[in-house]
Amino acid sequence: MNLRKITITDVAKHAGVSVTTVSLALSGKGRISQKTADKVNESIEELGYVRNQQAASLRDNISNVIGLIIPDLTEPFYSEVASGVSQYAKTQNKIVFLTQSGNSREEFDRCLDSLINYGVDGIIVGSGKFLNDEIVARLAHYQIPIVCAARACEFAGIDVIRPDNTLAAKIATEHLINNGHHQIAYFGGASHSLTRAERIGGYCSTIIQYGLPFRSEWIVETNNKQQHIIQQVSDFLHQYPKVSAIICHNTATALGAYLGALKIGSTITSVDNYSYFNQEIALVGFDDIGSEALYDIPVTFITQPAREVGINAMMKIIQRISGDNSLPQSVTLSPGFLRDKG
DNA sequence: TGGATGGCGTCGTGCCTGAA
DNA sequence: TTCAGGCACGACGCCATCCA
Repeated sequence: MNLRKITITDVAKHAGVSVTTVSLALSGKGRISQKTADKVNESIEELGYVRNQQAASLRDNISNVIGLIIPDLTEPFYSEVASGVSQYAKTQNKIVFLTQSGNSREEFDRCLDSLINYGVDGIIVGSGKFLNDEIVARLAHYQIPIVCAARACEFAGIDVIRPDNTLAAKIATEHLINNGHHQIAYFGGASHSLTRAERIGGYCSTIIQYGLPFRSEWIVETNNKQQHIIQQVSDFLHQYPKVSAIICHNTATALGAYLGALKIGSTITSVDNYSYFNQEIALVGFDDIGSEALYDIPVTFITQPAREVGINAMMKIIQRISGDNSLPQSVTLSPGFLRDKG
């Protein structure tokens, strides 16, 4: 059995025309009579010809493949970003080459090398952690544009699309204040996290703006281990019983805070139904899950525009590939809306 | 060993051919 | 003479092969 791939030459021979005529018929750009075009199409159908994308890439010097480096696909924020990237890529007939870098520089470099070697048209990175001038210069050498689609990014040498963490924290804090909360704590995240720093900035500025007392010990760093968060929250509420609301850095913290508050006998209430006299705690979290997994927990969530970050990053990279040489931009996307799950 | 060459598949451009 | 239809050729990047 002959398994040789059908090429444009085979189609041309079968149709009794030249390779160029087949090419013109395929693109619809040339001066081809309907009769000739029909003849070519019949041969294509009969032989089962499929355009060789690799050869077309070779000819056009465009692969139509966009590289995506995500730190961790199991993190809901990044899987949503990837989904947004993929969603917009589909509308532009682009393919996404997804790689996962973890938290290691070596792995990030390996992903970058793979994408460069593969000949992608552009690269979207889900974290600005490992970006530097050297990498940008290297990609510029290969004429591969790069866009950062991350929660936060300190590096300013490239286009950055990210959620407005400060505004999200401001909305969360204001929502609590407007519902009668005056003793608000912030829980979660690691001290080196830029996302956390931005959110804490929004939280602090809003507290000060409303003339409420600010206490640095009410900003608590946690890891993502449930038992650890539960213990921290229960200890904290023991120590500061007047705290009526907690802003939670992520969904894991919200869940831990919920269980921690229950542990010391507090009642968890939705923000709107808060009553100071019932030892109730209101919880507001930044939702990076976007699912209904925690629907039973009375936590108000601020939704993160992760998918929009992905879509906008893809739009930007396509602009860059098309030759947009304007200065790098930092685009912050507003958080979605307050979503009561209680 | 290293440089030159050809082949892979596709497609745009320039040019030739033939009909009206 | 004009114009539609079709053809030959070159270029793209990489790799294998050949030859000095």
